[in-house]
Amino acid sequence: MTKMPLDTRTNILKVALLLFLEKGYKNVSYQDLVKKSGLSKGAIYHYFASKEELLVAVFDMFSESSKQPLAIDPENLVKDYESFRKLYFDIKIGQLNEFKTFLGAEIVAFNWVLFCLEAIEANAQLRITIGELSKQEIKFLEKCFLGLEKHGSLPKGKDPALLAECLYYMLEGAGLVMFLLENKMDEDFIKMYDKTLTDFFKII
Amino acid sequence: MTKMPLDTRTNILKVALLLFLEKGYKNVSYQDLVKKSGLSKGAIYHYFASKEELLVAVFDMFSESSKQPLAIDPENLVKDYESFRKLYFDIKIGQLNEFKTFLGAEIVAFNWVLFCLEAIEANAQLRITIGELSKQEIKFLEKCFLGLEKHGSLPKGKDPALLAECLYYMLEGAGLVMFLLENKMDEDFIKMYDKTLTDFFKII
Amino acid sequence: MTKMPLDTRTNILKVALLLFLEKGYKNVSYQDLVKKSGLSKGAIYHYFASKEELLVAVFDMFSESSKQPLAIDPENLVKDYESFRKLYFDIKIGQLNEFKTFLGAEIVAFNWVLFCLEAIEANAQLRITIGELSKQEIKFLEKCFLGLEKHGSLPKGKDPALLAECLYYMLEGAGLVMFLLENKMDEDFIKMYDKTLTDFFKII
Amino acid sequence: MTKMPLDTRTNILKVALLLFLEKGYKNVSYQDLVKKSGLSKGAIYHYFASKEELLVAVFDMFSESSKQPLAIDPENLVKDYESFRKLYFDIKIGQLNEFKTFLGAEIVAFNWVLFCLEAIEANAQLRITIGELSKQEIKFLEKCFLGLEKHGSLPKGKDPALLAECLYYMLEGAGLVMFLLENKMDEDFIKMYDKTLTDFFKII
DNA sequence: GATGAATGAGCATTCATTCAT
DNA sequence: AATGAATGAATGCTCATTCAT
Repeated sequence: MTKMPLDTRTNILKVALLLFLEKGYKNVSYQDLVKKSGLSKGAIYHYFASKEELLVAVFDMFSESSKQPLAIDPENLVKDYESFRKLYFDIKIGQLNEFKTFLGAEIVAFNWVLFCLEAIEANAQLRITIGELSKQEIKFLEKCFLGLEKHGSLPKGKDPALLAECLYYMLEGAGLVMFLLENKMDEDFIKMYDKTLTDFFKII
Repeated sequence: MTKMPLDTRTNILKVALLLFLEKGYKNVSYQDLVKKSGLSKGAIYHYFASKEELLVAVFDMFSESSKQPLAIDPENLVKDYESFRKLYFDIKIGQLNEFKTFLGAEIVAFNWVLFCLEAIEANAQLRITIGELSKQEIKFLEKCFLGLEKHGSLPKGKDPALLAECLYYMLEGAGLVMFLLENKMDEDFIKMYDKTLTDFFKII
Repeated sequence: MTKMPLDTRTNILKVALLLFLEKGYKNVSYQDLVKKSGLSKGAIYHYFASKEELLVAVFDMFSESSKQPLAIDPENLVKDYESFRKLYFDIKIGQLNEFKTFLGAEIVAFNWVLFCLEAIEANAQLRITIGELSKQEIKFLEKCFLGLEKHGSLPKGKDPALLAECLYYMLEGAGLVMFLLENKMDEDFIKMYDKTLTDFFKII
Repeated sequence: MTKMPLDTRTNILKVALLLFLEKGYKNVSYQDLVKKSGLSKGAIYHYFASKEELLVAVFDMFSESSKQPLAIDPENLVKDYESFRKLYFDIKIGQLNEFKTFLGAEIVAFNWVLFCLEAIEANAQLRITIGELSKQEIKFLEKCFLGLEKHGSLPKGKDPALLAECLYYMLEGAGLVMFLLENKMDEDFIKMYDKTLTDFFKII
């Protein structure tokens, strides 16, 4: 509470993102935002004309912050399964830490799927943003598989694009199921990603 | 059972399931239930002491109805990839049609994930039910892979249990992404399942 | 407060009418309605889905209650200016008393014009209701002038219909100006109506 | 006065008057004023300590600007009904045009009665200002009737003062009813004034 | 079994106003 | 003179739940 407010708008966005990920969009009330941000209702409305507008701004911010870590070129870094796994692990850990540092707070829960579902319900345009995040992730995985191929670590006849897509779905599915069954979060997700990747290499 | 309106309790359950799948648990109000069921608020409360209790009952009913179609033994039916694919396709189509017949109504949307997320938020116990549905589905897929193995259609060294788990995650992930990006439903899902299965065979 | 609630719906309508006439439509909040009716917000919403719907119902009730007193036939009762004046006076007094009895409460203010202006702003259809009240009043006045004509109390060449319209406007105008300048009410209005009528007879 | 943007205070007053006449006093928010004036909230508060103070200033300005056109002496100009009618028509048209020029904008609606009712509700003192406008208008009409009398165009025994008052009420009443039933504005009002005047001559 | 009247907490949003800069 | 960040009370409305009948 002794922190400098720095930038009120950003402060609101961070608080909103944390709460949205914790409880979903609809379950977050202005009362929650007020309590957690230390601001008044009116102040929040001063920056965002409605809850929906706040949602879109939060989504844009999240989307923007997700782009950077994947900007590196994995094609030369990935030589075999192990280097693939390590790179992916490092990037996910890096993303998570950067995210935590940025938000300046512990993430209580990472209910990303609920957040997305409610978000597109509130504003259908957000499908596009979500789609871009999706494509970007798949593209990254494809480059990894291309790296494997270049270094002769990929069995003949496997299509890197298809592998990337399948792996992406598997990761998403594993994450969803884990969330549904155990409410794990943060590092658990990273571990799960790691395990899923390992499993994937076993089956292909 | 031959009474008209059949059975009030069941009627409420069906209406609730339809609405929950369409809009999610939280978005369904008693007003919605009243309008769609033709009953009064009091009547619904007569059978279910709270919205949460109704949710649990709906979940139980859904879970029960999902068990039957998977009771058959696929180990002998699945001989190769093609027969695997066909069996899975037929079963999913069968499930869908049975479901529609049971509910006696068109399914407007099948927002299963949102429903599940909100359900476990309202009642953590439901994780168990969801987990059982999950396990059952994976078990079924494993038997299919065992069938493949028995008929020599599985490459040496692949673990049927792992394959089943991976395929299950992939199917779940593909379904989730499709829902997020395109809001497809019903038959679209079946088609997606089919395509995912085909892709899976290509990568293993 | 020891009164029987009798009919909750009617109770709400009466309270709403009283408040609307006192403060105008927009200035009446649900908090006001709750306080004055002794009911809860939810109860009011149980009968009227929105403030606008309540407004329309209030208007309909008022319109209906205004029709009766003018149903008598003035053509034979009005013989000269004096009988005209007396009849009009009696009818207005009667309307007022009936109104007070019906509402079962003192009328704090009779801000009819503000109420009407805000009403048509909220629901343009109400113009029609207001128009009917207007026409009815003019029709009544016309019959009075026809009575005068029949009894030879009207100067040759004067059109009863035109006289009725002019007198109606004069009465409305005088009422409006009185309200704007003095905030008089109830009996003051009656007296003003009487004076305006007398003046009218002087100028024609 | 030659500065651009002329005079901030006057600019605020004009914008406020336009909005008050369009939507009524209560329906105009500071947001509206900010948007239409191009100024900030703080700037408006710099000149007017509250919304009520702004209202009073607007009223004073309006009252002042309404005095000029009636300053001419109609006693010699009005000789018969036709010259009366023409003079009144010309003056009203002149007032309207002057008003438009002064405000430098199209008048979207002229909800004068709503504005007055809300104004006296907010500040009872304004009754006096409104009363003066009223008296002034009646005085002007009386002078017209005196002109008629001087030129022998008035039937014997008619009191010019009473005629003026009655005509004023009729004009106000006709205007109010027209606004309630049809939401006419601007030129429509002028036409209505003309017709009402003509009718008045028919009945006296 | 079943109705629907009634409750009151909670929701997103609007608004006039204050004040540091 | 002018900005716009911040406040907090108030508004219309929704909702799950209770209960007398």
